[in-house]
Amino acid sequence: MAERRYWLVKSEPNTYSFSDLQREDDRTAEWDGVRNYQARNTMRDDMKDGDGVLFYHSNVKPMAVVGTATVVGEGYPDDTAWDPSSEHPDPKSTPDKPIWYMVDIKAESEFARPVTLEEIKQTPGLEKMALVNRSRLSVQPVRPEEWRIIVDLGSAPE
DNA sequence: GCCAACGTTGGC
DNA sequence: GCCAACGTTGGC
Repeated sequence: MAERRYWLVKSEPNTYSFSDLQREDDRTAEWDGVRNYQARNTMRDDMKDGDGVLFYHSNVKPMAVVGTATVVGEGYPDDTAWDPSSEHPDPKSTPDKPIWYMVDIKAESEFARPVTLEEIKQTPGLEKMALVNRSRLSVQPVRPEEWRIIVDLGSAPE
């Protein structure tokens, strides 16, 4: 059994929120529609069954990590790419030669309180996070110690 | 709503 | 293969 790794995914809650994920059948959804190569590589190659995922709400107040999720299975082709009616169609991607990949994620637990971007920026040990430095990457790695700090903050009543 | 940062596209 | 133009993300 490989060592458990950790990730962070971003979503605009107006489009898809952590509550939406919690309401899914089996609290699980396909993380589709990602059209960035680095994020694609992460989902295709690196995310493994059972890995931990921080769920971040972008573009809203408060911008914050709001809960945790778990990777279910491994990366597989994003079939919304060749669906012309999907949100992010890409005619260059086909079932024979898929370009884009996705994973399934399952809602784990909602934080007792959101861990805001502002707080993350101020917390020692989190200054190297991609969330702070590479703000546009929508699927990104999280170091084990960063995971621990954020989950602790989210669990604490304050 | 603005706009800086940054990833992608396409002409050369 | 460079790089200017373009489009998108996402914090403010």
